[in-house]
Amino acid sequence: MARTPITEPAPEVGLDAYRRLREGIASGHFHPNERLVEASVATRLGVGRTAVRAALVRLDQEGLVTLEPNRGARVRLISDREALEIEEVRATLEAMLARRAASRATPDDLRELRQVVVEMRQLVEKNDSIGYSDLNARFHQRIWAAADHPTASRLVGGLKSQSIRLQYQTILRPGRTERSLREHEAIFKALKAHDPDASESAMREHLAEVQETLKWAIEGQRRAPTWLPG
Amino acid sequence: MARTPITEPAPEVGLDAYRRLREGIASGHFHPNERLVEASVATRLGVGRTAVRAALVRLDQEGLVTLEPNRGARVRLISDREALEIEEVRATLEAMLARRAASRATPDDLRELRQVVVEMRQLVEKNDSIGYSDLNARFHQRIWAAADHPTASRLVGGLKSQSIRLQYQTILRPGRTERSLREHEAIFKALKAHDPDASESAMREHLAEVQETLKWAIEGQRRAPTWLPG
DNA sequence: AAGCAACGGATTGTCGACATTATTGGGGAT
DNA sequence: ATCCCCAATAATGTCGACAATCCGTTGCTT
Repeated sequence: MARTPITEPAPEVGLDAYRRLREGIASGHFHPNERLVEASVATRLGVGRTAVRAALVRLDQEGLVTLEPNRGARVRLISDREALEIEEVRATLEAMLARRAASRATPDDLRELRQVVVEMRQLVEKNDSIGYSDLNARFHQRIWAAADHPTASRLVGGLKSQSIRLQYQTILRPGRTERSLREHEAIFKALKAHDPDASESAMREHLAEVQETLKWAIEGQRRAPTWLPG
Repeated sequence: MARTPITEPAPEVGLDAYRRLREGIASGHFHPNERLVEASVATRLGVGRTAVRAALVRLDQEGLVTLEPNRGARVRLISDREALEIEEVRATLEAMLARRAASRATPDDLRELRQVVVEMRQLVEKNDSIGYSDLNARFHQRIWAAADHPTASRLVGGLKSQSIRLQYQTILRPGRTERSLREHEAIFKALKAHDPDASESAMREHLAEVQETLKWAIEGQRRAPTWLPG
């Protein structure tokens, strides 16, 4: 049976504006709570206001911006509580995906995952947290692909894009990357053994750690808040 | 702490058209694969084409409609496989919500749930499957509310709207309602005892049964297909 | 000085017109 | 009879203009 390709969240019409605006938000180019004036965004992106409107509606439905009648769009600010909720849901779904992936992972999947782990180890030795973060995303995405479950993958992908802003702060915890590496190794080992129970619980433990780190980061920023430009 | 209200999927701008079109699709007024011509829908709903476009973009992002460039919108046909995937994700998330609800359910929540179960029992005796289905929705929604987890509730709600078309066929299985009633009673009992493990596993078992019934229904319609106009 | 009302700029919401693109149907050539 | 090309039609995509709304400001009143 051919593996179903991971479907994008079906952006077909306002495609260009949608993608670029989304990227701009995810990359932090637009700050949380920043107003997104249709005309400005349109000229900046070099498209018409119509396309921007369509993109904003999409992003609103997706949860990356809030759209209020007659009051325009703002980059949505994810509250601390919501960030934790997102991480919790992500953990639940990814645990399910890991279980499925255990029985379905192809040799190609395992090869790729091993490769990612190897590279991770190198980056940890070099203290390259940014690169590690990229590999982390690749690792998880490969598991989604192996699980062959487009519906769950789509949902998890959407959640990830919402919480991406906080992602960077969680790496800064001392000793986090080393620990994270060990967790990824454990997940890989369980997948390689095609052991559903072990894979699910390894993933669950990993994401529980991520949740803990996120709580730590939130506490930290509460003590030393970086003020938002108004 | 005040319980967070269950947020709608944030329809603020194309609100009226979006809701009515959504309702029309969910209620089966528009059939799967049916083309949704903007002008026709606009006149039928008594709104402008602009509002319809916004609504279609929303529904596309939500998964109820597919939108292809220059080729318009169609009511999205959920494949059998996808229906099962949706049910699987729903089971995962609702199990998580049930666990949370176990420790957070207020006396009000429990009173309402008991009331629903009582009414369910009466309807089963009267063989009122339609009414039972409504109560079923009420039961689950009350658990989502008790879990106080807006993020997960929103996702589950979105999934439900996608698979609503198949909902009706699953009730028709002989003896299903009686069994379903017992499962709901088990869930209620576990919640009342504030037992997270028992609540989660009761919910998990219940939804595993629903999945089985769905498979049965799919097999059934494969043997006696109702042909789609179009 | 404080409160209030009207005003003006800025931005969103909506409509109509037109360009662009798919689709359908017919006619002619092989 | 079949295939291919081209016109006709229908529907979507985009733009511009105008109306409706919001928000900050100014000036008046008490």
